[in-house]
Amino acid sequence: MEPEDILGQLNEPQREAVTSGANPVMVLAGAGSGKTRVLVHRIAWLIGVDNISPFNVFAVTFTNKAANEMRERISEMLGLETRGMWVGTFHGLAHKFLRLHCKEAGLEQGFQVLDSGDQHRQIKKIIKERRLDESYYPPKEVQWFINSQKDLGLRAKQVKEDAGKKQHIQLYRDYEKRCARSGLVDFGELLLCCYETLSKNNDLLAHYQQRFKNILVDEFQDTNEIQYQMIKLLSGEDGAAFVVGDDDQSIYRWRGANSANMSRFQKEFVDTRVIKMEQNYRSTKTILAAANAVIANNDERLEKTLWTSAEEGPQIKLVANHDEYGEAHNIIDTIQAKSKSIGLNNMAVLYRSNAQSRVIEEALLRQAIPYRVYGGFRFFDRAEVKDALAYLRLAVNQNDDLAFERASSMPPKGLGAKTLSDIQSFAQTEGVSLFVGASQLLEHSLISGRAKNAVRDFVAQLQKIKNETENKSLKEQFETAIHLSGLINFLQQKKSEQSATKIDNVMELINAAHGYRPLLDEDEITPLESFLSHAALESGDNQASEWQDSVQLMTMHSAKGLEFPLVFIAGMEDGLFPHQRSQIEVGGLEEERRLCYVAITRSMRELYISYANQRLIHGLTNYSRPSRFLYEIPEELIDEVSNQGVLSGSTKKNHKRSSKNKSSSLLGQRIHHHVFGEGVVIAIEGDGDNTRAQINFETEGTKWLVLSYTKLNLM
DNA sequence: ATTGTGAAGGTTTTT
DNA sequence: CCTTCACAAT
Repeated sequence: MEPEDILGQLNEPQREAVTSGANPVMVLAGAGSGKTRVLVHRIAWLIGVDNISPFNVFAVTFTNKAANEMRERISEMLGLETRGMWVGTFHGLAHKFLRLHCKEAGLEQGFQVLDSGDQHRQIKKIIKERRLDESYYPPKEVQWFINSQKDLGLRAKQVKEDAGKKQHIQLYRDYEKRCARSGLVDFGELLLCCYETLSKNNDLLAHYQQRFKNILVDEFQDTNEIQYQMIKLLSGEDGAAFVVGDDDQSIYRWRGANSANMSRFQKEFVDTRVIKMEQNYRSTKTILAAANAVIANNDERLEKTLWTSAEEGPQIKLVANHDEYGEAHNIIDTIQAKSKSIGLNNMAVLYRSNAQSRVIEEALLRQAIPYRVYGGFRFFDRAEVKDALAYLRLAVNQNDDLAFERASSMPPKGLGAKTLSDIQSFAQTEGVSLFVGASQLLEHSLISGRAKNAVRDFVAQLQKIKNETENKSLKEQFETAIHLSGLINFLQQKKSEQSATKIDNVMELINAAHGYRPLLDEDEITPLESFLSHAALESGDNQASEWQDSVQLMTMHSAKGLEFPLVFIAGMEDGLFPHQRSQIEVGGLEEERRLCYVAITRSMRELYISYANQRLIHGLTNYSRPSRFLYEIPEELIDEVSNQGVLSGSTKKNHKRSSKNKSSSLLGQRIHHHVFGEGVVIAIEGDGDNTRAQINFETEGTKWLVLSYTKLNLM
């Protein structure tokens, strides 16, 4: 490949980044400045011009969608020259590593990846076993605790003992033990275990440091502690990593992401070359001006000014609606009006939370407009799909306790809660898995009567599934296991409408298996193992029509890295966006503002923003004001129209605009405060009956208690 | 042992 | 609003 083929369409800073030598490089790149492009072109440069083997390239990013796109674009440029290259998400690559080195990592061959639902169930059970009160130790909170410790790279024994944390740490310890015994690995564990294995094993580390001389990281602002450490470890002494990021687009703080990693990189990697890419090639002047104005309200940003030479473009349309149905109709009307000229594929509807998609989907369905939802309800999270997968997981690894438990009760086979708990306590005292425990119980005739028959049949059934799925194609394995599980028979007998859908879903699973192709260089593990891991790591695209012209629906989070000529941002209301919860988290509002920045900058040309005066949330009517972020957009960029809704007034000259609306101001909500001794209490009026929250913190001798209370309901 | 009922509780974003 | 859970009835 000729240098000009690669550099042809690039601007100066982009070229500089693509061709830079082996020094550590940090590209500070604004939205739409060609971040991913630079990354892909750099890989092409390394391989095509510098003659580096794909074998030496390690390219990592954050979400599956971004990773897929990167992979696609690389092979578009390089064709088949990508063999041996590691491209994927942090979790995906860590998983790959652990499959290759499960022995060194102390994991069993057929270890399974735990998704967050599984993890939640597991933790819940452990809390029960400890006889702790779930209302005092909510599983969600414990789960959050464990995950954030893992994100920080801390094992239970490494967590600093803190008076309030004792029980949590104990639960973490229990959970670790349980996962180890059952061969289960959660998301955080993938990273942590990978990191530990590398740092404990010098030969292995040396090998990979030698191999991955070229490490590239996209969306670097979203790395968390353990990910940062992993990059640092892998890049070794010379630390020649190439990272790309934009601190203004850091939106995963709640998951441990720390955008300070960007400034940290400059310090800790010797002689880091910083390249700024500030020209935006994506959006019109209007869009960019709006985005810049919003993000300007955040403090502590890295120095960077985004500009464009593009045309002014149309104003941003702001639509006031009465309720969410009106909003959906309005969006669909616009979609229909524009579908001919723009094309459905080029339009995206973005929203803050997945639940918002329902109303919009219904409206699209009614008008028979094809659409595609990303994320949200996960195919692999459905109960019947998990049931079916449990049998396949057991075919791979009979010690998978979670799967054992699931399979034992579905379909019902006379093995109920009582018998299961007998097996569990036996297995626990013996320190073995449920499957082994059940087999031993049988062997030593420790159970009798009906239970004995049920357990014997079940163990035999699992053995049979294991035997009969050996050496078969993936599709046959699925057919066999599902057939032998008796799930379909059971569902057929029920003959309800729901069970018909469930059967469809299970059948769809077989189709998915049939169409499944493991990634090129994944031949080190069996296709079945690969499929099962992907089921946990990816949301599962159940919507077949990937190439059909269709409107794209997704959360603002999933939209990061994508661009569309026409973008709708729906549900622009205080409480929804910025989300209520963000208002009581320190720094929460700033993160929401970055998310808003991300959302606006997805648009290349046309942007429709809408809000509703009222909206049904969890069955209750919620009244809300237009999002405060709207008032941060210069009014001349906005054209506000009403669709039977009350206008925000953000374009009216006389309206008092809160343009200096900083994160501390809570629009219209009553705030009370009281100072006493060394403390301050601040009470904020909530606007729903479930707004109850409080935070404590200390600043230089002053204790703060901020709490929200419920407005009296006089209706 | 399984199934059905009603009450209670939890609601952001993703790997 | 939807899911999960506890308990009663089969």
